[in-house]
Amino acid sequence: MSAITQDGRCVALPSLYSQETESHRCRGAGKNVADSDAHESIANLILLSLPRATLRRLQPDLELVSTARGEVVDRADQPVNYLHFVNRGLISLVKSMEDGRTVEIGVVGIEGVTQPGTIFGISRAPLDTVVQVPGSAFRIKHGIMKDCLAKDQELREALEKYERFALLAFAQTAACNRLHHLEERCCRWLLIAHDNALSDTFQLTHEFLAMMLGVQRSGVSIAASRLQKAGLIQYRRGQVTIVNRSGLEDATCECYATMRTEFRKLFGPPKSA
Amino acid sequence: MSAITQDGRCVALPSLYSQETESHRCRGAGKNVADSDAHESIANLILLSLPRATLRRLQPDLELVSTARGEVVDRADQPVNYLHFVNRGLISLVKSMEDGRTVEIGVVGIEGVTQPGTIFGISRAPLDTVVQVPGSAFRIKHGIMKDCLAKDQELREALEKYERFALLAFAQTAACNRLHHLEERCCRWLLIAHDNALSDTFQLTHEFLAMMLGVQRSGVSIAASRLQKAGLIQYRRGQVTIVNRSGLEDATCECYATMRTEFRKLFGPPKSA
DNA sequence: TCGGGTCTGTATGATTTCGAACACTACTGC
DNA sequence: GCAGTAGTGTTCGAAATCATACAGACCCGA
Repeated sequence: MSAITQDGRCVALPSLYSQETESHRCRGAGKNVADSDAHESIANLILLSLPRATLRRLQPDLELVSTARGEVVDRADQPVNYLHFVNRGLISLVKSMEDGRTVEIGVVGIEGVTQPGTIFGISRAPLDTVVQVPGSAFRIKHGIMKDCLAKDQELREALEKYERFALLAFAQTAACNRLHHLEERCCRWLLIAHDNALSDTFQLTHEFLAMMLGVQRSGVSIAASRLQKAGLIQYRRGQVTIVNRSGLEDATCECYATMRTEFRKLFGPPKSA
Repeated sequence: MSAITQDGRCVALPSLYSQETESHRCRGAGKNVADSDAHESIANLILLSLPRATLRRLQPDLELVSTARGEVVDRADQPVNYLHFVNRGLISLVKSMEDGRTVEIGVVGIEGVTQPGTIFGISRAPLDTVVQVPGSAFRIKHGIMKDCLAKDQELREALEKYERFALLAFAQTAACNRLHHLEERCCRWLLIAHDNALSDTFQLTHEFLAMMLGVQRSGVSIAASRLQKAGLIQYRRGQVTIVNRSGLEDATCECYATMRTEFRKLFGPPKSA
């Protein structure tokens, strides 16, 4: 599976979404695929999976926007104006408690779209939806998307399949957050972020990561510095670089691999290599 | 909101699903509403919420079954044969990890139905689905349900609304399991079980509860014995009795109240008292 | 260049939960 | 009545994480 750029280039996709068994390709640190792309090519896997005709119908209504770290895309219980097909970066679904502590329930990466459920049922966001790793997304008005869906069986099926994956990932994350150690969970999160950042370096602070994992910031700092000492990552002031991806995969819990397996089961082996 | 029995009696519903602000009605310990009911009346809130015509159409295909503790209703990744409208008792959606440890992701009580998502999308169970508190359920063949849904907008909307609630509850549970203390979580679980058992006494072992909360059995024993000493519950060999419901509500975390609020927002205040 | 804010490193004791073990008790089936 | 199993009470040291604090490092804008 790979992303096809507008000019026909073929970009290898990162591990969670790729079919290679051992994919430890590290992209040049700091290189940011789309930094200078005015017309960013489509990397979102839902959009890429659609038949050409379907995609063409959607395209006039898709608007490329860049997403900034911390940006609140949707707020829990508020109406959803746009759906975001993530093209690069990571968007988190976050539950906030009364005392202000937070936990990430799930993420939307380049495999997905925000608020798929609002298309079928109630059109209010169930959770806070926040940009974790900045990047870009194709957004589409909620109402337009709803109309498109009514007319297009393929699109509907793609969303249903994605919802299925999202639910499985939520469950895995919930269990992981309960049962696994902080350091393992840090690794899991970094791997997923890496998969979606389309770059080995991306913005991320300990503070943010702590909020996602539902732990104290100081705990993340300790875990992160251990990972750094082990040569797996490098970071400085809100910027992480994945140095040794396969090392991270060894250091994480089963959950990352399980999600990858589920992803493949659902989205299947590609037609060919 | 209340359940209407076949002979017209009106049964007050327990707290999560009721509209009363402070509902500490404790039903006689040990009395089990339906123990001797051959034709158990409908208590499931989805079924009760349907228009009479819709319900009548469904009824020939609804089969009342009793659910035994530990019974596996559906297994993760296996095809779903029946949907279960829970009528009494509690069914858990459980994630099992490789080492055998488990965490409950969500529950289906009398407000819900198992596997609603399989009606819209992929028809395999996402999670292990296990009876936690024995009771009864109206089951319907998956295929028949799918057909009914295609023809019936009201039914579809009822399921979509329930799915929304389920997702919110999953998120709350996930966050709670990460952030709140074992004893508080025990209370939350007992309250929800109480709401669905339709009796103050129900079957439950420490072992089961530990698996649901993703903790050690000994931890549950300690918490449970504290709750017993505080006069909130009583138990003996796999059987719990809720003694002081309002005490439990005081001892639990915010999560129970939040779920109740969400439930009311979605299913609204009743037409009248 | 000088604040001021943000981010990280680290320390501390307190608390919670783990992990494992063992004894005891109540129920079940024979 | 007895053996076997299931369920509970309890212990204990170990480990993880909390909660809080503070200092230093880096970055930005005035």
